[in-house]
Amino acid sequence: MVGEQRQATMADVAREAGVSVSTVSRALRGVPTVTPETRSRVERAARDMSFALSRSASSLVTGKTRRVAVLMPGLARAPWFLGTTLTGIAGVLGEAELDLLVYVVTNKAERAAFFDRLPARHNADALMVVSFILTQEERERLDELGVPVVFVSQHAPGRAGVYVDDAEAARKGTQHLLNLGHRRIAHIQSAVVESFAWSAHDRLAGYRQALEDAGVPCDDALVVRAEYSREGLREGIGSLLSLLQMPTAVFVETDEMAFEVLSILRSCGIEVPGRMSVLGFDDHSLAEALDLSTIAQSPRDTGRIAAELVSSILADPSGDPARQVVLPTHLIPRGSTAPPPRNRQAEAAAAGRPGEPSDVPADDS
Amino acid sequence: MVGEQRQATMADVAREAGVSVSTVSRALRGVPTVTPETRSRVERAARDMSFALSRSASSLVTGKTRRVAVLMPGLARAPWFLGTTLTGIAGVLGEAELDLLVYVVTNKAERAAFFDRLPARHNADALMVVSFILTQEERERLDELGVPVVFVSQHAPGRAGVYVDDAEAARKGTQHLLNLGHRRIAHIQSAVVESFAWSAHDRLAGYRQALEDAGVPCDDALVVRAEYSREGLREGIGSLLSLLQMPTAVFVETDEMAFEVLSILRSCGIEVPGRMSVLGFDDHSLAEALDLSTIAQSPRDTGRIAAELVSSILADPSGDPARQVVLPTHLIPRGSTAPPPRNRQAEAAAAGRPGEPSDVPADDS
DNA sequence: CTGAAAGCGCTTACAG
DNA sequence: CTGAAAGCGCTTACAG
Repeated sequence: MVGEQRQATMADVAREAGVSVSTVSRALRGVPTVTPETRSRVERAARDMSFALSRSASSLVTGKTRRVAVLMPGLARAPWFLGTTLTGIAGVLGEAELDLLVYVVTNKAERAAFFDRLPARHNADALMVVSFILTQEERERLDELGVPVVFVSQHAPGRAGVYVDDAEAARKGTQHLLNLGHRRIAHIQSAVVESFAWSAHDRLAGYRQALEDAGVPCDDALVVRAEYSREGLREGIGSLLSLLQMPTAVFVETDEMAFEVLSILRSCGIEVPGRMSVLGFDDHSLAEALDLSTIAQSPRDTGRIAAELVSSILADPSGDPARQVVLPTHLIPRGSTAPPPRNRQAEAAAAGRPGEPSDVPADDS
Repeated sequence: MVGEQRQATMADVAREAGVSVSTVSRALRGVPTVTPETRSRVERAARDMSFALSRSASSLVTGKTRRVAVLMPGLARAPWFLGTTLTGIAGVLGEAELDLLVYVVTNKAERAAFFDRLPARHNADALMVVSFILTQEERERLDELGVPVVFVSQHAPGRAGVYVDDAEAARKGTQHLLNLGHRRIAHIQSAVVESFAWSAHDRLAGYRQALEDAGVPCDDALVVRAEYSREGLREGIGSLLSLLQMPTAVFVETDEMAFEVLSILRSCGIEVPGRMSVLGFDDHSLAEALDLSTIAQSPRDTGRIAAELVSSILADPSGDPARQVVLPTHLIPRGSTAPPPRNRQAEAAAAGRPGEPSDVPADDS
């Protein structure tokens, strides 16, 4: 049986120290008007009785909870990314002695419930929204919270946020592939499930931009949406491998997906980078081990800086309510990208085929 | 500017619905004595004013917070495992409408601070401790919390917990390697940093047990502690590759470490499983892609079941305070384990060398 | 510098 | 079935 003895209250400490509860409260919070002797007497009594402040009670009067809520999609979908972000957040909040309340939402029903009940209300001094594309209504609903909201790993116009420029990062990555000499460059992104979305949209835009800038026609058949699973990716790759003109490189939305792509390509005898270059996004902790070229971002820094933003907003609510921080990304070239095989390149040049081979109707006769 | 209008209180709702606050409280909590008409009038008023209950206020009187605290090491060290566990926990708590408070502790100082201040006190109705080996004092300190503590992914004698039998799992894995014909089997575990530890101890014990049962002498030179980093593992592997009698198989404490091991071995031309079999532990989401043989456990289930245990203890505190659930593990044979190369095996048999070659003193002359 | 008193927003006996 | 009142453990003006 656990010792369920009553927790000491301020009244107990006050009695022990021979002062009033007001004085205990002031002494423990470090209010400067308290005499050093009184303070130390109170502190000793508090320690002796292993007194712990009831946050419920102080919250009730101050209106502050000293808690920050974090809303995030199921970690299962991108454990490394979200887990690392969360670690960054937790470190900073811990230092600021702010508690961390986590709301994980994995499907449409949970999502609706969250925005309907708004459980964070009265329960947190700020909300951090990680990797969530919100609808207009959802965003407005969050305003009713009456607490600052900071967007993490996403850009919400006019709202405080910390994120990377996904479009620019994807553009740089695609440019790397172009610079290597690739012209048929595919893009694999995760199919959006249950109205969740990561940075798929911006990364696709950056990819398109790079091709356009280089005067390379965008072939829609080269853009594949795959389910976030091994089988989903196998299907996606299948569609690329059955094109009339196969790509020589593929830019994958995330490293975790790219790892699967590497594995699938190799399992069917397509050498990487010999026959196909693969470029990821994230610089996942395993990217080096798998020799995956990628575009690096630091979710840990993203989380850390977002949490610092939160704690600065809390400390000084008069500041700009829509501060935005854009974090850098950079290309990390490794062994999974290389120039395209010469023969294919020559062959493509010789054939001089215009794009869109998938538009050619099949002849049944 | 965010609309900072005052949040509606029960008094506001009471006025609007033309009843007393007591009635509002009862209606909203579903106390059966309330008339259906009264209830619906109150509910409508609450909805119209988008009333949200202040948990601080109700906690203060009920003594319950409707929050569960989770203590875990930095996710950075094992993001997949801890992230997946957390997802399992979050799902169940969310359904039970319990909030999830996360305390991440990444170093000795934070650890000391956590146990010194015990911030979860007065702040949560239960504590879940994930993958943490506690000292005697720390465990006793947790008893002062006065709330149920459930240990997740670890076995604490006499305490409630959900975990796998690591020793038995490791024994099975090692037996698999023995069954393939391996006799020189190495084990790589993570060096314990800052007094954190996972299941390193039990897995090592299981490995030793299997060898002993098979009558294969345990060679301490085959047990390597490596830092949890690529460079640390490279060093650890280096020590194995420079032994007089190289191992033909290696059992690695976790899949994430095993991925690095695969990569390092291949980078130095040692084929897996041709010259070296590699066995992991976890069945990480990428293990299939990397064709890694491993011992599967389900951190998601562990988290889920632990959270169910917590919510059942909260619902009925009269139950056994030390309920334990042992979850199953199973070997998943994949392409990274195979019988040892025949020549080596024969060579070793012919030489008939006793173990401990590392004990032979170097001759300086 | 310290204390007495009011009050934060709820829940819960206690009456009626 | 509903209301008035007390009280949960703090903080904060207000006196002194």
